[in-house]
Amino acid sequence: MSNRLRNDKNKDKSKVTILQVAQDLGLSKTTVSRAISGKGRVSAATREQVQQYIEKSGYRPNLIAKSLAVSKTFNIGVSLPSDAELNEIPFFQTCLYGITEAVNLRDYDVVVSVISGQDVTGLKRLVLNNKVDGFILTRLVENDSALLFLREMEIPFVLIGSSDDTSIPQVDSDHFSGCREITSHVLGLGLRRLTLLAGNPAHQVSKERYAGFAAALESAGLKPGADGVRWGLSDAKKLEEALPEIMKEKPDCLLCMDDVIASRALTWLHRHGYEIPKDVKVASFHDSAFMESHTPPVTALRINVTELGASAGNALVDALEGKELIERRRLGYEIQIRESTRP
Amino acid sequence: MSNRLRNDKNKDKSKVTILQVAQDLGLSKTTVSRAISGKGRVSAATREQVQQYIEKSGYRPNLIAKSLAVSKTFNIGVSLPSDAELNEIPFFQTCLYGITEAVNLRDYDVVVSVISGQDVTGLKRLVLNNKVDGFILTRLVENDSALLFLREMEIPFVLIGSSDDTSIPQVDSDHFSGCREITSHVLGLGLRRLTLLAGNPAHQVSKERYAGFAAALESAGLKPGADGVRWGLSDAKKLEEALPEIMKEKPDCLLCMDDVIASRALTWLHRHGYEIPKDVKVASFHDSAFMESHTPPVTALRINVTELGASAGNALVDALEGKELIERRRLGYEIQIRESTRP
DNA sequence: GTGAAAGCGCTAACAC
DNA sequence: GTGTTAGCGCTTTCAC
Repeated sequence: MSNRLRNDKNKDKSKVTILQVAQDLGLSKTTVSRAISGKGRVSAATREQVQQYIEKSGYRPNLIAKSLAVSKTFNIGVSLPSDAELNEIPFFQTCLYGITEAVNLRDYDVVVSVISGQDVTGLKRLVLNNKVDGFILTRLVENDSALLFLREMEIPFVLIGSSDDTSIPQVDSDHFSGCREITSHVLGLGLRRLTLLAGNPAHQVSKERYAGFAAALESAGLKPGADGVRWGLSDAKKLEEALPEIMKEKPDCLLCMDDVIASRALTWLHRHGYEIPKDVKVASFHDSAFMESHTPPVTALRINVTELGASAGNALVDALEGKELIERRRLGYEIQIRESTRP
Repeated sequence: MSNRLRNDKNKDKSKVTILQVAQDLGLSKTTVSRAISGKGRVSAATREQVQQYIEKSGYRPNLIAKSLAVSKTFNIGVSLPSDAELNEIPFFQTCLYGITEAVNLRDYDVVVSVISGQDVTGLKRLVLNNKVDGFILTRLVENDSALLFLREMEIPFVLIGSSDDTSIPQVDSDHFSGCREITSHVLGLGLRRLTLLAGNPAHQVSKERYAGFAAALESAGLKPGADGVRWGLSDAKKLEEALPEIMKEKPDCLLCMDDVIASRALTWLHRHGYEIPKDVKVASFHDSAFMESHTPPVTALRINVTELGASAGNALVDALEGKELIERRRLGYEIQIRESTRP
């Protein structure tokens, strides 16, 4: 019971422990613990008594001690890509915000881990040091080392984004439906000669977006002509080269697979004297602040990234609390119709 | 020594503890602990022996146990503003990245805390639950609750950004010098009729930027005329209203206090038929991807935000390791001269 | 319904 | 230079 040389500088904020509470109340640590956690049988009176004491003493259980006792940290890890380009888009930041808000509500905290390319040492340190109970991956690359490692260590995780591998718990927005709908919208405007400026066909999200685009054409009785889709245009140079040929064909509408492609295409069109929407309509499969503030504002698909993060966070915490891990969850979207597709 | 019902599902990954190591080596926990931490006297031979064992056994000390024993978490908290507008700028994300990279190198991890306005319950939970050893604030508001709380709890922290209160440990880029230099640059181009589109005069950063602007004018023998500076233009409407009057005066160059103002001003100018840099030059006191990708690209002040974060992270860890807390640190910048100020 | 006591895995004061 | 031992503050088994 003697405590060493700890009490020599007991401030007002002197550590009050569960033992302290127990003694003051004439109870045992066990009972107090049960009264707090709600596990085990405690008489209503006792429980009430403990609650009261806690209220006014401002006692807070030491989470580290609890962690040690139950082997849980109440922290979840979130990966953050370090790529320069991704650094500039607010997607991850917004995600992080959504995740944090959601898990905080359930008494978990978020610790971040930067992943540079396939270098996942940060993530490994986090799990090897027992700093987190689970993980949220914010994107997946081919043969993802982070994924492999988490699986091997049997750490629960969920992916924000899509994967063909449905054994990966994932949450993403419904790209397929969204892109189908926005494509249908421009078709509904009477536009027929559509060109899709597409990105990397290897990306899962590209596949889904393309599928939505194709589905819309099909249900309108059209087919994406061989030249209706131009892949590999995430590269600025490729885009620059492709645009002259594309415009030579006099398309009615340019559909851009993401906002980066859209923003570059718009710059090019502007420089080359094309007026939007007069000369050509433009729409993007991914909205961002840039799409809205552009002149003219661009029709685009808006997804609620905060919600995406929150959903992933809740799914993970569910899993950590013993519920079955989700398999796949698709979130909604909204079409922002703006001036760039005005008839 | 008997362990309860833990070993019943001992996988290959069975928990190896320091006791395990000690026994296997015929040493005591203490000695092993010392050999690992390097504290206290251990013979070179013993140290070597322990190192070897650790290498091949893959033993990793349990950080939670250490945390409990030494009352340190090896985590630092980072605040993240939740404002929608700030959500769209990559500043915080890049900061976070810089902080994380830096502190990871020193075996600390980063826990994020969302701050909505003056609601700092997230931050409070973090420190009350002993989840972090220190904090990094990524901005300061008037009478900042987070700051007040951290001070009261005597939690070490550092601010990314500036404050007049030099008792606040802070790291920021040198706005004064940067703005003075970029202003001098445009003056050197022979431009004389400058107008500064300024933001909120209450913000510390605005004051510093203005001071740099004014200093440049002064050393060129000029004075910012009463109408040379227009405050309060962070508000989109205010800007919209002010611009016509401003342009009536036929300024040579518009200096924008940040990239949001710059981007809005550019949109307006474009809409109203002004050509840049022919009709008017434009420069921004804050660079961003938008400034570079704009047509034409905009001259701006570039600061290394990653470095800002890293510097703050290191300063905080220094403090946590017992070094004196820094007082104030100013980082460099770079002027990006682009087409918008081409003579 | 309540309590005693044994952990969780590590550090550090103290003795040898 | 090394070992003994008593914590760190909580949970949980087992007995009453």
